[in-house]
Amino acid sequence: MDTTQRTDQQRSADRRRRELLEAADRVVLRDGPQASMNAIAAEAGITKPILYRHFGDKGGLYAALAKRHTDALLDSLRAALDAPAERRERVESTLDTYLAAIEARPQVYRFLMHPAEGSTGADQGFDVGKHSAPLLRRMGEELAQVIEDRLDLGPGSQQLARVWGHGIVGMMHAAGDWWLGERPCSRAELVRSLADLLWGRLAAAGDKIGGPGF
Amino acid sequence: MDTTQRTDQQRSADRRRRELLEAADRVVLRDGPQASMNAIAAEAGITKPILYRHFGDKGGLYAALAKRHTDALLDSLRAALDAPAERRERVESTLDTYLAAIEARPQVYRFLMHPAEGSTGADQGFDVGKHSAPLLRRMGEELAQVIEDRLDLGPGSQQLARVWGHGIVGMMHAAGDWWLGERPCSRAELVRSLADLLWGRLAAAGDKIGGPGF
DNA sequence: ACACTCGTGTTACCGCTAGTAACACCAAAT
DNA sequence: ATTTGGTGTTACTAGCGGTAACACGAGTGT
Repeated sequence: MDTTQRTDQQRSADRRRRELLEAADRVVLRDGPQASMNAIAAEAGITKPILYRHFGDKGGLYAALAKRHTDALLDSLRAALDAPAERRERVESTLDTYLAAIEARPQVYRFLMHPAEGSTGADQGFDVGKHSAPLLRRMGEELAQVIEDRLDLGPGSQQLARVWGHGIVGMMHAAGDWWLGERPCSRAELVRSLADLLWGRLAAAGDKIGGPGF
Repeated sequence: MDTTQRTDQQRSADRRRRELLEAADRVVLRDGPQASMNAIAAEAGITKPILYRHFGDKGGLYAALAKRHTDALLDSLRAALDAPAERRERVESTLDTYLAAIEARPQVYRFLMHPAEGSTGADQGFDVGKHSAPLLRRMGEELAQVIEDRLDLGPGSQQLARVWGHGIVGMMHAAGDWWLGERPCSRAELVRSLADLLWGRLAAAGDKIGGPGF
């Protein structure tokens, strides 16, 4: 007597939830990441408390919204990484999949990675996009300059140096961030591992027996 | 008649500015990055409008605060990168300098990179630390698993795989972010450059004539 | 037919924030 | 003595996230 009842209700609730998420998606993509709950509710044609009943708080809505996009992205990355091909080809294909995704939907990307940027109104809370990004950019540009000045990279060296500068800085940043949170090893070990990566140990590594190798 | 006058005033204003920045530093390091202007003013022993007279708005204060730390960090990085030593040694030394800095003052690091995290109160504006970081972490962990499963890395392979997973994801992320903003080349070129970096072209590159080489 | 619950929706509010206008004081210059 | 300019305050606005309290409408047990 309650199973059909419950499923009915749950179905309806799920449909509502999806509708709300789609409305939120539209608003976030239009107004930028600091879209207000009021605006999202208005876009969905309802009022605030309903949003809160469905998602708890703003973080819950954000998480639900982010989960859809990240899940989709991760699925396509996994597919590229698992395709039957040689190692370097798969690495390139995976990089390309990621870059194609952020190229195709830059607003989604900015929403996921650089929350506070878009709109004109009073930004509350400190920004990341406006200040941490500049630090990474500066480091990337400076490293690019050093690479270009001192390394002989043949033709196209300037562009290559810039890509490498930003790439290496990003590697350092992400690895450092992860390491700082989990402390999985000593700093010296981390440094050695990263330098090994830059020194080509990835290319030199042999395949594990039984697998096609990364 | 006005030069000494002006310099006096300017000196006084600069001193005040430094005092305010130090107070802001204390509050931000204690309360996390969403420290309120009220709290900062209270810590400095004055009231809000004075802060606004000195820094314009919250972004201005944040920028001034961030500039001090980023300048100091960049200086030490430049020093490590310019030290007289062999290339790999300098790379390791620079990585170590960065990691030592974020290790020594993790609150500063979190302030610069992950603005919204700390406190208990109502977070306004969407977070980055709570959602974008999880995406990067997930990607890093998944890649680490793939690397560990399929590559033969010898002893310590698990740790090495995790470092590489997060490092490579960070490289991809930062390079993609920069590329998306500046569009300095085609996507295919970017992919090829990054793959070349991972394939050891950094280690294989010759020094430029006349320099000690990166 | 009546009350009783329960999900869905609303209005009206709280406490907080960033940011500002208007006023008060005090020192130096005229 | 008076006018200027900088320093400081109180008191306010507008908007945010979040919530309590109330209102309606459908199904149910008696």
